[in-house]
Amino acid sequence: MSIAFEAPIHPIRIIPVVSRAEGVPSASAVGCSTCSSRKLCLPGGISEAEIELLDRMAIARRRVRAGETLYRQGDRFQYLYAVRSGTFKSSITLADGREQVSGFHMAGELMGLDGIASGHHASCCISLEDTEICSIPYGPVSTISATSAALQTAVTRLMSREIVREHSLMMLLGSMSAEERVAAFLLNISQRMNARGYSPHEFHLRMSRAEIGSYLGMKLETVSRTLSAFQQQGLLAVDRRHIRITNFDALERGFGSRFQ
Amino acid sequence: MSIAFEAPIHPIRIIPVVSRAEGVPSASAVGCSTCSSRKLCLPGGISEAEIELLDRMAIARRRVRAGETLYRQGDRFQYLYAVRSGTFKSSITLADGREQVSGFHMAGELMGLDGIASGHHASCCISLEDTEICSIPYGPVSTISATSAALQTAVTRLMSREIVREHSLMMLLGSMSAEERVAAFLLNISQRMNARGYSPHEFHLRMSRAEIGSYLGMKLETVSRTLSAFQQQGLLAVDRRHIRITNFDALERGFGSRFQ
DNA sequence: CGCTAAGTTGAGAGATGTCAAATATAGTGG
DNA sequence: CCACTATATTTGACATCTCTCAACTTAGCG
Repeated sequence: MSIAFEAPIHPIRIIPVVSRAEGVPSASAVGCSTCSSRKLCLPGGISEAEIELLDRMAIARRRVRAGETLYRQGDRFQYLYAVRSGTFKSSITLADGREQVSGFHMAGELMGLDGIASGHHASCCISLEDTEICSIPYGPVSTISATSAALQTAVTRLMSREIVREHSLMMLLGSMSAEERVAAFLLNISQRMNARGYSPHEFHLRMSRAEIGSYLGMKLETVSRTLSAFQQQGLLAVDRRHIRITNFDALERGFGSRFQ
Repeated sequence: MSIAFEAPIHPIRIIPVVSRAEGVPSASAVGCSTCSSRKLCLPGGISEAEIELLDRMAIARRRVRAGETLYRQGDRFQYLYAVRSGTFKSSITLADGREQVSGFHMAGELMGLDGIASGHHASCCISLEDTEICSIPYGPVSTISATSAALQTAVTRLMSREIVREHSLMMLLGSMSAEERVAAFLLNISQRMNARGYSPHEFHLRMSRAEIGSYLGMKLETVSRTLSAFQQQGLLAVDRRHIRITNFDALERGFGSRFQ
């Protein structure tokens, strides 16, 4: 890893990064056992009894405002973060300033796993709207999971899932056309909205065309053109960031069942 | 993940896949404590005392012939595999048959981590030459790491490192030009050869142009052209798969310090 | 009501892909 | 040992896709 940690950060968001969001508990402690994202999050697949182990850790819930930075590339790794509500993006910046979005994160998803390897975060994480997160101190997680097989399994499985997710993205970036990428992206968002109880047919994107493009390895103009083309083909109704999938089957048949 | 597990596999290698290499111990049990790849592999950073825990597991060493398949996409996940000698490639295949190489693996590197999430391998792994591997039964690993914090840390760290590695590859696929990709690839191989005690300036590639191209998200012709261009610029001496880096600094200055 | 940023659209440029041919290499069988 | 075949690699010419640059529209905000 010779990606420079001191690389200049070029936030795409308008909102100026006023203050770094510290991982320090500043809000009330929370109970995983009563959390609505429980099934999607770290406690997924863990028994009620074992979830109490998590409840006893100093997991803090905190609001993060739109555009705020949760952690930067190179920051010391201390916390894992779980999204309670809202959307985040994580990105990597090269020495020359080029930035690439490496993921978007929704409720229940864990962020910061890439920091475990070296003790420093390998990516940067910024909220795309007003959000709520849980800061999970990693020290206790690794200590407790030494005695709780279930918790250990949960962490390991989440990491493995992250590896698989990145495989899919590599596939997308390495061998798919612009149309396929955009379709795969929309179907992926749709599926994740669905998993969270929202409509899979109609949703509001939290990210700009530039951020989508960065994630998909293409320019914002190409994203825009592709969305317009899909609309003309009757697959979508696009109104700025509001997307309605009008022909789900066609979108899937044409480009789907290939990613995630 | 709707990547079809039953997808037809299109091996690039000449050598017909005679028999599936089973993860079952068929060779002598090995001691991690005496292994020369120890520092790079799973035991890395673990104390001598703890390595004995690994030695007590039924880790089997076995030869794998060139072109043999270690596991396929969709196979049940039972073993992690460590490369003892030689080179492997792993790849993902889409429903329509498109294949993308997702990694090359050298001595000491762990393969199969993507199978933990679902209990089935999410990629396919094939040896590029006659090799030796260690099959590490995953059940015991997870059992023992419930009591050994050091082993648990080692596994977790290796997984996190894999996530970071894939981040780099995403960056490469998403925002780098063909020349940058090839340079980054060569520098990465060079660095890994160096870490294994080989010359970082001169090495033999075990993979075809097509496999390199698949890994880097470009066509084999483009790989070939790029190598020729580098040779003309005096950066490399290329003789088929034998590479000599004649101007390391220029290669790094021009394209390096950007990847891994 | 003007300002700013996001998004759309068009025209032309450039990078990489496609197709095809030539060369080189390794393995095979006579 | 040698011709033969299959494969890998290189190189050229051309096509195509995505990018670049630019103008314009729309929405949100003070």
